[in-house]
Amino acid sequence: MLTQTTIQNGTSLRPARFSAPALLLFGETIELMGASMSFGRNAEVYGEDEPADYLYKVVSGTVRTYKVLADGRRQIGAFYMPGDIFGLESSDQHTFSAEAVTESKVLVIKRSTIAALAERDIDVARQLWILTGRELRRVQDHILLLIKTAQERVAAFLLEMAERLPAGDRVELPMSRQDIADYLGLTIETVSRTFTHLENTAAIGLPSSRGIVLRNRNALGRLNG
Amino acid sequence: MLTQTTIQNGTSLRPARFSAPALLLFGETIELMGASMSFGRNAEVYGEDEPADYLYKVVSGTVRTYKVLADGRRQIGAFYMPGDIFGLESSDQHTFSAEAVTESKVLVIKRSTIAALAERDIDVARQLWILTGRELRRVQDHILLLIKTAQERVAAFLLEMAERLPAGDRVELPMSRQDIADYLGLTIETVSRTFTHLENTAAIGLPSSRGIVLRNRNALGRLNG
DNA sequence: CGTGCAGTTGAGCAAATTCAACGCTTGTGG
DNA sequence: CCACAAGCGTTGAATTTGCTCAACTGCACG
Repeated sequence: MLTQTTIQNGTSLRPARFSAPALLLFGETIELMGASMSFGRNAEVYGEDEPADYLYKVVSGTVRTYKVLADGRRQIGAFYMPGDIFGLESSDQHTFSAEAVTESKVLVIKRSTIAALAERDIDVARQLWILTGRELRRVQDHILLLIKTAQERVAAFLLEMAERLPAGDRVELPMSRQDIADYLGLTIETVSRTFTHLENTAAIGLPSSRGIVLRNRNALGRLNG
Repeated sequence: MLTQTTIQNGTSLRPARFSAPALLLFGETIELMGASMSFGRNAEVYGEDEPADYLYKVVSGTVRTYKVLADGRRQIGAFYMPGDIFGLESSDQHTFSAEAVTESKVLVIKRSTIAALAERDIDVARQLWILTGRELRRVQDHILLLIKTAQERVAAFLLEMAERLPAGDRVELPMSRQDIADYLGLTIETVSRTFTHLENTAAIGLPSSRGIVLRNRNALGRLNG
């Protein structure tokens, strides 16, 4: 069903940011009991308003959650990368939809299984809570992003990605300009222009459209405000 | 320390929105064991980066949480009104500061007390989780707000307030234009102009600057997108 | 070789911000 | 009681930022 090696890779890819200790127990559970599923580019993992019966952990690839407003505008709530857990939205209905950005492998575990565990094991309950709390903080940070200028948003986005994707100063973005725009609340044109502007001011390099080199993190950080 | 009547009023003021059942147990706890505190206009309840040792429940008045960016911009994360619980940010440090918008009375309970309860009572643990999940959804909705146009944000704000503050179509806003602007990611001028525009198009009435009459909820809802 | 998709670039435009002035209310001190 | 300052809100004019619309490039794929 799932090779232990793959999973080990998946988890070991995610360092820092979420200091792991509190998660070990939970992570183990999902890895021992979870089923592995693969999703192709743009495949739907779940739709909003579907019952939230499962929890997910990204093994490889990238998943985006999003919501489409009545008039067609799309807001991306988050990108989930190897090691990240998604799908907990507390209520029994999802509020966002989830899709694979790239070919992705995901571990899936029934929520009821976790719930049953939590019933007996207070640590599992606590971890569910902690995970939700992390998600809360992430969304709060996202709000702070959305009130900034285009430059600041893009700079913050690049720094976030550089932090989450391993490998030094060369970042290979898994998502399109449209995805970035919908995450940052901008248009693709503005994102594109900002990228070129950052390149012109020597803050970044753009060897390819998805490949970004962080030349001057300080400059980016300054932009970040 | 606190009159039972006051508390009863406080809670009974909050209807709908958060359908209460799951909260009863927890709510009782905070009301039985919590200490009552009063805060004057603009008084600080807690500062960001302070240890998050307490949970709070608004009895009367309004509390805002906010964060000030390096360059002085302020983002208001939420307004908490009678019946609302705030202060749970999962981690042991607050990420936002909290201040009383108006003269406010708040019940305070030590987090460790709750934690101890949760240790023995799975229902308390579950409620902590549910509360955090609600907060998460609220913040997600806030994100959807921030990508809309000024008109849509203001319309959504008014509808939200009308829903939360009891009393039919006449809403008495507890907060200043600056607070509204910082909540919606706009300037006070834009908020003010949008208010007058909504008045001119007969969607609302403005008998006083803080007193709003919802004349046409449908129009506001349509703006909301 | 043509078609389609992703990304870039330019020109004009619209929305919201900035800067500035002004009115109204409230509170304070002469 | 009046004068005046301070805070809050509104309004106007100029400016800026990011968006819309449109054209064009490079690249992958049939």
